Amino acid sequence: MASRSGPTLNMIASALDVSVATVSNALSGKGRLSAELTKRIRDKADELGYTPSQAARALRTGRSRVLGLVLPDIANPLFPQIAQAIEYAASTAGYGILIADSRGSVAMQTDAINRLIERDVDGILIVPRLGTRIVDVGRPLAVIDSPSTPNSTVSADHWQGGQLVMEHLVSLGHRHIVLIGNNPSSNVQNDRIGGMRSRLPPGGRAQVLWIEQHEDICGKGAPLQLVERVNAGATAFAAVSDLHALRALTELQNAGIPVPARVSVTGFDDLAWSAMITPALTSVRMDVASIARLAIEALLQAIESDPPGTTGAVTAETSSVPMTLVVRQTTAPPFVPINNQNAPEGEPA
Amino acid sequence: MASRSGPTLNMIASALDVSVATVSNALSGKGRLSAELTKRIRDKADELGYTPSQAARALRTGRSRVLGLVLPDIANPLFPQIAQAIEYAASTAGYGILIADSRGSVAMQTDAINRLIERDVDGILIVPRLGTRIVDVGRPLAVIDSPSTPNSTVSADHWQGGQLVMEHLVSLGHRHIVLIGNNPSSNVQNDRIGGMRSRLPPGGRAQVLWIEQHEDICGKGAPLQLVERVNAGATAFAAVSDLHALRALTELQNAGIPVPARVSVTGFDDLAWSAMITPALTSVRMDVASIARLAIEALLQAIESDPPGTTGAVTAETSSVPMTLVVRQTTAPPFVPINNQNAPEGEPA
DNA sequence: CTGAAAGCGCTTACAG
DNA sequence: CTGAAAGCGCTTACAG
Repeated sequence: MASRSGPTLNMIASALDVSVATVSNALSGKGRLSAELTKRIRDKADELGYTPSQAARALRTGRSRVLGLVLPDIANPLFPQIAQAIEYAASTAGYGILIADSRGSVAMQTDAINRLIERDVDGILIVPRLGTRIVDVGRPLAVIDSPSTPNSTVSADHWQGGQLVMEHLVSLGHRHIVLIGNNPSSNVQNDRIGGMRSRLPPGGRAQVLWIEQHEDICGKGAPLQLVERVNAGATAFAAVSDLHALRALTELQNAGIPVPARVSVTGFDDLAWSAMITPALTSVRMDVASIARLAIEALLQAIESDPPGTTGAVTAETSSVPMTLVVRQTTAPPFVPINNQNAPEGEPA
Repeated sequence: MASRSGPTLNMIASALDVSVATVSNALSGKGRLSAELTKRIRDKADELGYTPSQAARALRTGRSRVLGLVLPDIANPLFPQIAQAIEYAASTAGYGILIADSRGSVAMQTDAINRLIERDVDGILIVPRLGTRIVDVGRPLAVIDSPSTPNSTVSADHWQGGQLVMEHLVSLGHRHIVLIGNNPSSNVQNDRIGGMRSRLPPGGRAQVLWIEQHEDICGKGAPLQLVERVNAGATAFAAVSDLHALRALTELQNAGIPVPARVSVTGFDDLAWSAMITPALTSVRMDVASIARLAIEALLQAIESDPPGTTGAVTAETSSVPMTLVVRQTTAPPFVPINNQNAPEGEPA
């Protein structure tokens, strides 16, 4: 009953009058066969367009060669980048990616994980919901978040990214900077803000403006009252995300404050539209390809070292990947006494 | 070798001294067993935390209960919404979603499809790349694009969405409108533009501004020269995507043209940040949940009617789902003689 | 109403 | 160097 569409090992075997075991070995390169037979078998397999049955292989080996990817509220526009990079890294390694969305709540995150496990994934990649600590899912696990997250496996070095931003703003001459975030309990945001602060020169001011706290990253709502900040002397707005930067930018422009002539705006994550708007946003990019590759590597290692059927341990080593600054606004603050427009080295105070 | 982590039918069977066949029947409700035995078996299964082996089931039945989702260049921010809705609809129906990204080229789209087929997906959902016509992938297929796309299965009614936008602008008193798109060969964009045009009253002007054509939806590049259009009398900019609307909005603001006091800007797709910027964007939303549900339904029907192993036919019936207008800018054009601010019914010309 | 048996397609010791 | 055989966990006729 219920036969497959494609040819099977059996069909190759009988076409060549050899055993299935021999065909299997030839294709996998495991038993040592004569080079001649191996070639004949491989040619026949190609000719027939043989594809191994994942189901049979999985049943036999106890491994599905499928990984689960659990993402938090998908409203976060970073999702596509990560999903794309993970899918690429996984398929390069011969694995498929089953997605599961944990939108809404921590409970749904648990559901998502369970759904994946029921589908026999070999391991799970997760970008955890805020404040969640994923401990043991009974399967090898890789956590992608921030270096500050307990048992994180891989992440961007958000702190260092923050340093890049502040160094850049300071080199332009900015000394009074408003940092914008929306969630004081997000490790990612705190790392970015911490990094920025750590590079503020003596005498500089950097106050954090926490916009209203929403579960999802894009809080709608009351204006941020940025004009007051400008009047108070702020010359730069450094947001922890391009989303917040966009919100700040449009609000400033709407209030008639020219950007970047009067104030600069920077963000994080270099989202799809960041280069496209006017003015384009200076931003900091994570190396999603490397993060994905490292996450997959760590996960596969955990999978391959644990015998199937074992309750896999959480992978232990944490690595953090440097971020890159993408400069698109290079205007110096207008009222700081500096000599030239382009990034003076000195400290004009 | 390579046993599973969880309990098997066999373990339940021997714990209860019945046969595996009986356990299988009890759990699936297929053979008719005594209510009493059925209950005992189910309780035992729950107690042991039984999860069926997908691999074994797939091998036996010839169905993996996994669907593939192929997405075009993921730079399109609509992706998360769709992926989320599809994943939800699929998991409700007991299916998993394996993702494959066709970023870059048509060749990669083919690769993506092949990767999914090699993983034995039961069917494929695809948002095709521009200009691609997916004909036969040897597996049931559902195409999500525009009603104008040949063999589309489900899509939003982009034409009707365009009508909503134009009706709204016209009701506010706008008569000179610039339509913004970036790809004249996109069915989606053409439908939206066609719909908008179809509702332009006699005497109204609606010229299309095609911004430079990129594979990906967010073309960076030269300014759009919108100020000239404003000087020429345009009072509204209606883009085929929030992305283009954002680009227009920031460019106008940057040029010192107040939005929406002087001109209005509308988009499409109601992206995450559309409500958050200043001013918020009037937009048109697709009902992704319904689209996903219909796509999954059509696909599952095709899967269930074709015996496994058959080259599944492309599903035939096309349905299109109405879009919804989300009004966020209600300012009438300043120099059109109208009586009140809020959407006069007459035609002030 | 319940069970014995075959078989889905593969891989892996093991024997020849 | 190659093959016969067992078995992964399930489902489905079929027999009792």
